[in-house]
Amino acid sequence: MTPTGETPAEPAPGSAAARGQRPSIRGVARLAGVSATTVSHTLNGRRPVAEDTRRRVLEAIEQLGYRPNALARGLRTSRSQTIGLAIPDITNPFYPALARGMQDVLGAAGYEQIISNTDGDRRRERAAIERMIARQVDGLAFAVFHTHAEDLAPAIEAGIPVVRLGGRLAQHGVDVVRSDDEGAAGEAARHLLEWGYRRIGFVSGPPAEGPAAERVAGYRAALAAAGTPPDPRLIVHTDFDRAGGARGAAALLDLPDPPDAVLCANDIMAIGALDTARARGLRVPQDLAVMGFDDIEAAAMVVPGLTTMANPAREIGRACARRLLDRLSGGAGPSAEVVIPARLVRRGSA
Amino acid sequence: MTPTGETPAEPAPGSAAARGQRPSIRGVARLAGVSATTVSHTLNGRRPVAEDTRRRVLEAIEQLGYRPNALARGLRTSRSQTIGLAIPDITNPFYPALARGMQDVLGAAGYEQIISNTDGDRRRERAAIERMIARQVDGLAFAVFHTHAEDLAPAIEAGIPVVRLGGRLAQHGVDVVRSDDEGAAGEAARHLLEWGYRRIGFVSGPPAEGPAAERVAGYRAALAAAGTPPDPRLIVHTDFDRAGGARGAAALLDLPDPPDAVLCANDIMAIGALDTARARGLRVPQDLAVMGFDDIEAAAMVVPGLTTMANPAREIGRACARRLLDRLSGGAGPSAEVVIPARLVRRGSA
DNA sequence: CGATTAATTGTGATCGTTCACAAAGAGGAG
DNA sequence: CTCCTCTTTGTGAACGATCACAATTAATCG
Repeated sequence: MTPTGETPAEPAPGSAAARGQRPSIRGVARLAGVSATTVSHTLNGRRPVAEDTRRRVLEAIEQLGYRPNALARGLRTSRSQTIGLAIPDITNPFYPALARGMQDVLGAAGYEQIISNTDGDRRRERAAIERMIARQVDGLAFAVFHTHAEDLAPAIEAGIPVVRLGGRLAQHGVDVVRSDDEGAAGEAARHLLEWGYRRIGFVSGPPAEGPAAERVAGYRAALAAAGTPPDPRLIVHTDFDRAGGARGAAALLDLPDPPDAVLCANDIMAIGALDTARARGLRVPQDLAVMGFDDIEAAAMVVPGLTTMANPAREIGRACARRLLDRLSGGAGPSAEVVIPARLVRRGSA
Repeated sequence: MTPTGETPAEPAPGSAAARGQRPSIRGVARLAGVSATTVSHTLNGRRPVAEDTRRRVLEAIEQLGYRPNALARGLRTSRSQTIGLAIPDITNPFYPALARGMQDVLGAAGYEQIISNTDGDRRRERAAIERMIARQVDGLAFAVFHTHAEDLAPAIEAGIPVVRLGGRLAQHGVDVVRSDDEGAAGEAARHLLEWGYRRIGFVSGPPAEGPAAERVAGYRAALAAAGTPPDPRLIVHTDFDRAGGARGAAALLDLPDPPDAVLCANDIMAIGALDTARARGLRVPQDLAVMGFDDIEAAAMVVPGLTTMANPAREIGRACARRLLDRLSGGAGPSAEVVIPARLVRRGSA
């Protein structure tokens, strides 16, 4: 294309680019013999440009290796094309899936994503929000358990659309996207009942924390709907980890009339429950069915494979991004709650 | 602090902030009765400010809820305080750990991180680099297998420090940070020899792909160093997944003189090898030892727990970030290669 | 042929910072 | 009292884009 036959991306020797200076829109304008305005409009098509001019401009851009400066553009338009995501820890596999879901949608719309890890520390959460506001993010997704509503106030006052991930809709001006934990627990319980299990226990974490409470509620509701009389001894509270799951399952099995199936508040705990079953020589799923929540990677790896309710993290991310984009384009109505259903993943343990 | 006793974060009614306009540095200057320059310098301390003035300025900032506009600052200084990270897929658990390691270091230095998923697609890799340049990232970390060196050229020409993750040092002006796959494989092999295993097989992926080749080399070297005669039949090539691991292990066990230990190129494959052992009624680790690489979450969950060489993703991220910061502050010398050692994680399978 | 319209492009201010200069005032020395 | 130094602050021009206006030209019409 260029006279010398070099690759188009290569800047002409002696050009601004070759000297390490990035070419600006004015440089392009000069080379193409037009004004900066025209270059701008050729690029973002806000007003018609004559075919002939457009060609000259594009050639100049190519020749100089020009790339519009997103910072300058953002300053002028007060749109950074950036979305902030504040999460406890990207290392927790739920969040990468969430982030990816958001990017699936945001990337197509030309947005980039800034991720901040807060480790669930309130001070760091507030600092993250401050930093994001300073960076003029166009939208903010906030995923935390321990957040206080007023911490989001600065963002709202700054006119930034905010979506909260998880929890109930509680705050004016903040949308919520969450998984249907209650429904998922119900589906899990129904699945066990369908397969003939009659006495179903639930191993939960510390009372009233996070989505676990919803899951307990869904479990209760499903049993009630099936006409099974509720038995409070079938719900035990332990820690949200593998050892906790093992202890919880053991406690249930020690009952005078032990359950033939246990639902655990998450997969890690369910794997703990499998440990207990193995230790006691119980065959899974014949003697005891075990189900978890989330469908972590390990759920497919253990033997037998863990039947579980997949946490639709990626879907949540997509919905969250869509919601933000809607708000940004103005048409989204009052704050709303979007609930994403979970999906049953059948493996060997039930 | 404020006369009316309201919380300091609350903007005064009628102020710019209350009207939805974010206050600018000039607004602060006006309220404090100084020039914008003085406000700027109180904030970033590039020149001394009288104690009295500083107080007035800080009060004005508090009162207006002023936050410096990072876009404007970046435009003026041509520093965005942003680092780009291009990876195949954040959903692969290696990368979140890497990203987190980078943030551990970058966050403290006031940098934010932009993550781009390329899915290993070359077009998307190039597009990601373009976008990052347009955003004026101050540094770029690039983690891909199939990347061609010339794809990084635009970033280098733009004067952006680039660190490549994995691979060998091959390109002028690009640092490399990688895990010591060869050394890790050697350590794994030595560990098995120490525990009395004598005939060690290796289940690798397709020949000459990624870090697996290094791992094979390290395994070979360790055996040679121990005086064990090399046996090409002990190295099999299959796919990088669970089924591949299972097939590879089966192939080795079908040898006339089967190995008493197998090393797999990653944990997923090792879990496949465990499948094979279970299917054949072999006890692990008595009849057959199994080791993997990476220490994925599932490695701790399977039974028996998988002994493995932890892939120091977070450490790699930290080193990568440190390297970038060094380059940004000017003092980093010629391109270099940083090698991070792996760590042996002992569990039940060896 | 002058006037009106449509198509195309340009001018200059502006977004919110920072930075190179320079100025103003206070205090001390000669 | 003048000159110099030191401390403290201000002025005005950038950075690179966009946008409200306005200007220029060619084409069309009565």
